[in-house]
Amino acid sequence: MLKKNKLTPVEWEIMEAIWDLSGSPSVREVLESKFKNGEKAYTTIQTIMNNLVAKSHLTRQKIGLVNFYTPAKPRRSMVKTEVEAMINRVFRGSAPALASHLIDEEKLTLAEIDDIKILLAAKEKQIRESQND
Amino acid sequence: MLKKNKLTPVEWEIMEAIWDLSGSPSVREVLESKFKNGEKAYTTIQTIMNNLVAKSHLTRQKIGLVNFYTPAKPRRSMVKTEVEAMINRVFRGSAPALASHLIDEEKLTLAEIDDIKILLAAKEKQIRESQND
DNA sequence: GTATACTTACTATAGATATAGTAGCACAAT
DNA sequence: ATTGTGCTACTATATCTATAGTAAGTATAC
Repeated sequence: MLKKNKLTPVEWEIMEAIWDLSGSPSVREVLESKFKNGEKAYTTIQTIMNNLVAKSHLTRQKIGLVNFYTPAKPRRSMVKTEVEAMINRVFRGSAPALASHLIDEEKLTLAEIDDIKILLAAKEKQIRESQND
Repeated sequence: MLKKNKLTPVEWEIMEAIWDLSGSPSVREVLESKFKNGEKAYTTIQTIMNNLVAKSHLTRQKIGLVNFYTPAKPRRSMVKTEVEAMINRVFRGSAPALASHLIDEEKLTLAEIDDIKILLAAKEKQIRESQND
């Protein structure tokens, strides 16, 4: 009985494949899309996907012989959970601490900085407007 | 033989305690500082710390009877590794993608946005200056 | 209509994680 | 010197992770 609901690295890999296929793929479709060259065995993918069902990250529907798997939540929402787990674990719960780390420690180009400034300005505007309601 | 060098959640907890104590604490000192109320057994902490030695995240020096543990790397540097692992796993290697997620999805106050803008401006200046050399 | 191919469900295993117990030694206190 | 306390080293165990094999069933192709 699996109880943890955090995704492991391999599970992320599989979930990414499924999100990319953007429907309800079968084991075979996941295999073909990301592991064409036998990086993993069919049954390995199958086991991981069934574990993901057990952890409620996928739902499964059998049509004829074949199981089709649907993500329980959109990627965006799982990413949020993941980022927040990291913020809690590593930045003592502070999102700005992570932001500041990114700016200090990770390589950013001037163009990327500009992009971020635009996003920040938009966010700021949005906050101000919602406060005026 | 432990071979992975990524920190598990519990290992992070212990490392945080050690960094906070900012010297070379013993098992007892870690226990007293973060697990006063018996959340974990003495020998559990001890095992985890010895695993961290095996993974080369701590070094260990025996003085008299007692082992003292020193972080192999500063917190800042381990955080960087961790953040980059997450960027690779979840944001396909793009730091700006994480930045943009933070701005879109995590709650930021106007004051925090201002702080980030100041950091960005400083970073921008620093990049421009290093380009002029 | 039997061999082939594909799928599922179940089982297996090596390694990692989280947690802690026990044996034995050294020191301090009587 | 015996007793208790604290520390280390070693061992133990349940659970999880990553990977994959096998048995058995359905469908397909001659």
